[in-house]
Amino acid sequence: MTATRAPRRDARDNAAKLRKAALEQFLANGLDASLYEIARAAGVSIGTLYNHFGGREGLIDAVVPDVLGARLRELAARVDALATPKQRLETFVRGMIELQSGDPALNDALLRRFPDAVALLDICAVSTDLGRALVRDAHRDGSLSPGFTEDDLLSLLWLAGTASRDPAVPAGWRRVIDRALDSAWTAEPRTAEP
Amino acid sequence: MTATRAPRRDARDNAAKLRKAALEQFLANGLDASLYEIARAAGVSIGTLYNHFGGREGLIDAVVPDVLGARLRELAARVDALATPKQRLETFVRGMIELQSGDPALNDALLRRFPDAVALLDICAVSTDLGRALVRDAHRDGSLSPGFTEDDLLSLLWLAGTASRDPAVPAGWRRVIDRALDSAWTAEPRTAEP
DNA sequence: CACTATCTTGAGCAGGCATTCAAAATCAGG
DNA sequence: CCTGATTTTGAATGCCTGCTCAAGATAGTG
Repeated sequence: MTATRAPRRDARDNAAKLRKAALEQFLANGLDASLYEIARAAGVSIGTLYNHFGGREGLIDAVVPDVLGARLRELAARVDALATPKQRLETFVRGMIELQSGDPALNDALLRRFPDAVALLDICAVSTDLGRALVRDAHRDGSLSPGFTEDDLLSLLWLAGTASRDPAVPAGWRRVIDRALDSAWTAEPRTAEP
Repeated sequence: MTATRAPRRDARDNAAKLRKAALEQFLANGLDASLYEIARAAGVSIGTLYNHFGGREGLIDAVVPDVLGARLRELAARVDALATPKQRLETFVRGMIELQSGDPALNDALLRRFPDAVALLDICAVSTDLGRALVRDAHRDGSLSPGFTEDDLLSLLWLAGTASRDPAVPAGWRRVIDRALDSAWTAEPRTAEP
């Protein structure tokens, strides 16, 4: 075993300052925030940023998956607490849309811009898996029309994410998405609640 | 009256070459195509481009409104030939979506990126006016649900345009849009066809 | 305290794009 | 053909990014 020396304290501090600044900038301006700005906000030079994280993708991976993961787990918990597949799917969809439109960074993350941030992709996979499972449940239950597929869900979410990222899109896009989702439910679920 | 000298022939030729090259580049790559490339394709220097058109917006205005106007007039004619308000509105929507997704330049134009290309904005206004009128007709006819507003139509078109511009959006976005539109029709139009 | 591995620095390189303008080239009237 | 007005040229400027690396600064061990 190669006895590796402990890292210097100042280096650890700088990394921490960079993570903090990066998180703020990312949440405020999206994952394409200026690396210069992040370094400046951390009170550190741009070279140090590259030393520690190797570039934008490394910095993203070091900072965003935690936040996104937490939000997704929170949403999953809320979904899990609901009684019917329909309620669960609907809550999931609305929750995902709120995540995407509330925060440029999460939007970038969920829409897989920056595909080189691999840790982030893993987190995203969790959410798409959950969405697919909820669609299957709602199909089995009969509350969701068979014509609305798992891929349709992902398309719908992608559409919403793209719309919410672009300030030029009229706010009414939400009504259009709502209409698409509302029309996907069946009149008579197979097993009705008592 | 100030007797203005006739413009030089080579200048007119250069302007024509630039328009031709610009049209090709715009249609292929969108309205943010490189001005250098356009000048190069026209066999002319970048300075000449600025001399004639003053910059990107001038060039856009000199070239795109014709094409877009023609396509829109063609669509309007097709719409006009149809019998029912429902057929007309549906054809209009699908036609607009095809225009937007078939061509990056028309997409940029209809989504009003480059708001300084004023001649282009006028053409766009024509199409939104037509859309609004078709919605009103379909409301009067009773075939379109009153819950689907004129603004909803514009939101839907904007959503489709944004989606079709971004290669990352899954192709299934069309199904989502279809669903939103399909669910907007009423079961029983007030005046049925014989 | 001295010394070295570790870490930081920031100027510098590369690449992209828009825009300008003094000098050179060119057209066309006389 | 000459001449002057028109037009063209393209290097230069400015601004923005990402990324590198030789040189200097610093921590912490012995």
